[in-house]
Amino acid sequence: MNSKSTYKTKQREELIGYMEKHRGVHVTVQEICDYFHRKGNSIGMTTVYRQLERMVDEGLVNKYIIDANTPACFEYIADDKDHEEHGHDTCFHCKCESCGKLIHLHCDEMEKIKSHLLESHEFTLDPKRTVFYGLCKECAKAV
Amino acid sequence: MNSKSTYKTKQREELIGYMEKHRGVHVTVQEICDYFHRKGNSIGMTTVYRQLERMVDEGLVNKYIIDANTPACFEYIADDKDHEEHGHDTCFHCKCESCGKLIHLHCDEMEKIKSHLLESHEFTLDPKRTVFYGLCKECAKAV
DNA sequence: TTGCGTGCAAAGGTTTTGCATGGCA
DNA sequence: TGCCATGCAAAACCTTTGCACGCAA
Repeated sequence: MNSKSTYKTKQREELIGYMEKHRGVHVTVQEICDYFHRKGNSIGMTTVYRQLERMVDEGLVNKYIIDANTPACFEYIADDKDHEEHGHDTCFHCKCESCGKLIHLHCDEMEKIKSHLLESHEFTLDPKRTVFYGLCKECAKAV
Repeated sequence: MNSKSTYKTKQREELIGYMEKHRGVHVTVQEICDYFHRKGNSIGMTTVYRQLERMVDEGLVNKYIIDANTPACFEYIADDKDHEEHGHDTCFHCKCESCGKLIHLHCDEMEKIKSHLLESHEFTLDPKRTVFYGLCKECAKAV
């Protein structure tokens, strides 16, 4: 999206490498830092936050905001075959109100919802920011 | 929903009164506390959080989570004429990420989404607690 | 009297900022 | 060299928890 001029630093390169390798997976800043710490070449959490924010602006990465005390998760989406085939709008999240579990789903239905909202309600849906609340399979049974 | 036995305390009564009076408006915990502080009868922030959480469980109030560093906002929904006329599963909200406007919608599509999530993903959607994020008509034009 | 509600203070969690240092171009 | 990136520490922010006290039933 925005074309901020950026340097190619070691951290940025490794971060992009990590995100590419974890395509389709939702990772948190903490998980990223832990990984590089175990590998021996640590990256500061601040840097990860700032680089990911930049990548979101650049359209390389999606950010999912869950909750106040739940870490946001990030997903690499650039040059994604699934995303290209179906568009970027097939991914969405369901959060269980009971057990707190977050469920990641890919489904073409989300595109239908988006189309419907646009055509019938003139609202441009941003699926990556939208979380469906309800009950997961297990908790629904328990009730 | 849940039938937690609760006491009728002064704080709870006043809080419910405040929420009823602000039907259709989205208020934050801070705003509520400030209001009562100005009025002279302060209510602790902790109490407001806990009572609102309870009201959400009871289905009296909706909670909207916006962002990590943005306070959640709450809305009174009990005995809502709109909700009664259309049933509880056709009502949903869209929030504009740009101007912050909240749009109330009634549409049978929400019931289809609910059915789809249940049948295809075994997730029991709670439409009352779900907010669609995106861009309203005006802000979409501006971009 | 019993047990839940209240509210202060403190902690818990994520995210951002200040600032000195380091590295890219 | 000039400027941006880095990363530590600390702050900022919302929210939750511990605990003693108070109040409803």
